[in-house]
Amino acid sequence: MKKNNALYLISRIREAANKFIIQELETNGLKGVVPSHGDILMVLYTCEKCTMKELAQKIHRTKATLTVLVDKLIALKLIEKEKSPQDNRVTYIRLTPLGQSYKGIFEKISDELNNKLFKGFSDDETKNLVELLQKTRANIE
Amino acid sequence: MKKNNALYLISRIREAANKFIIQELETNGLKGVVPSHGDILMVLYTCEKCTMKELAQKIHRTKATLTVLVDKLIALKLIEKEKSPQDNRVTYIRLTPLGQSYKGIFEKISDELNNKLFKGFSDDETKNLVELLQKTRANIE
DNA sequence: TTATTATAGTTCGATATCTAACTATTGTCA
DNA sequence: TGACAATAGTTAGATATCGAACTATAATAA
Repeated sequence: MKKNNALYLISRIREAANKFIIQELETNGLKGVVPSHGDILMVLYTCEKCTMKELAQKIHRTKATLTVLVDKLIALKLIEKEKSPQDNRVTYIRLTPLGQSYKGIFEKISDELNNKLFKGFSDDETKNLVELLQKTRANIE
Repeated sequence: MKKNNALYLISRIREAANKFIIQELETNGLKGVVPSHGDILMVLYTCEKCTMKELAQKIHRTKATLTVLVDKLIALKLIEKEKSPQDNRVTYIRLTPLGQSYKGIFEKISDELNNKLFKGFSDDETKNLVELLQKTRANIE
């Protein structure tokens, strides 16, 4: 019973987490950067070079949305575009040196957020939560 | 370890759930209605009459956002506004008969969603999940 | 080789969402 | 009572987001 509470809690947690991220980014000099921008940069911190299509899939946004997000990150000089020489339809996205320089900050914010979210959780509890969420996700996706 | 996975899963679940709700609403003749609109109506199914301020708090949106959402539901003839006679600043929102008539559909969609999300969950698992999510929420909000 | 189909990315129009500024009304206190 | 503060709601401007339509390029098939 009270299953419906779980989804409500999920929504509240996600919104609070997003708020935390936005706040921390601003504190670290990245005003106007939202979690989706962070997602893009986090992908590029492990990927080096990525097409628009791949990026869109990895951050779970449409290509149309990604175009807007990428434009903003370019305006902030954090990433740049590069045409593929092999296939003129393809655009690669990569970090600028400035974008690279923020790697530590993004990792720090990510760590802080997770420490905050799961403060006081035993290893078992964390494991349990992840398993239950995986099961839930498999049911709905 | 892998704590960061939990928040990722939370985001995925929430988005899939929203997609499910939008899809089901459309199937039931409510095209263009999004979860936030559903939240408003669900509040009104238990509340009868509600000020803009109360509604905004209950659905966790700002008053500015609520104004837009309410305008749309009025355009769909699902709710209506009424000035408070006691306090001219206050606006009450209430369901129209048409809005009332959708009560069963919203409850059905909510039930279906929860059944789908937690299909195969034992009572213990559900309880466990809710408790862990409550603990997470308390940490971040 | 040419016509058709598929793919990558952008643009357009719509909408939910926010913050900040605003209007209008009510409450308070000196 | 009259000025100032508080409160309810809207408006304005910005942005993330989406689906649909579009452009340009590549691949395939006849």
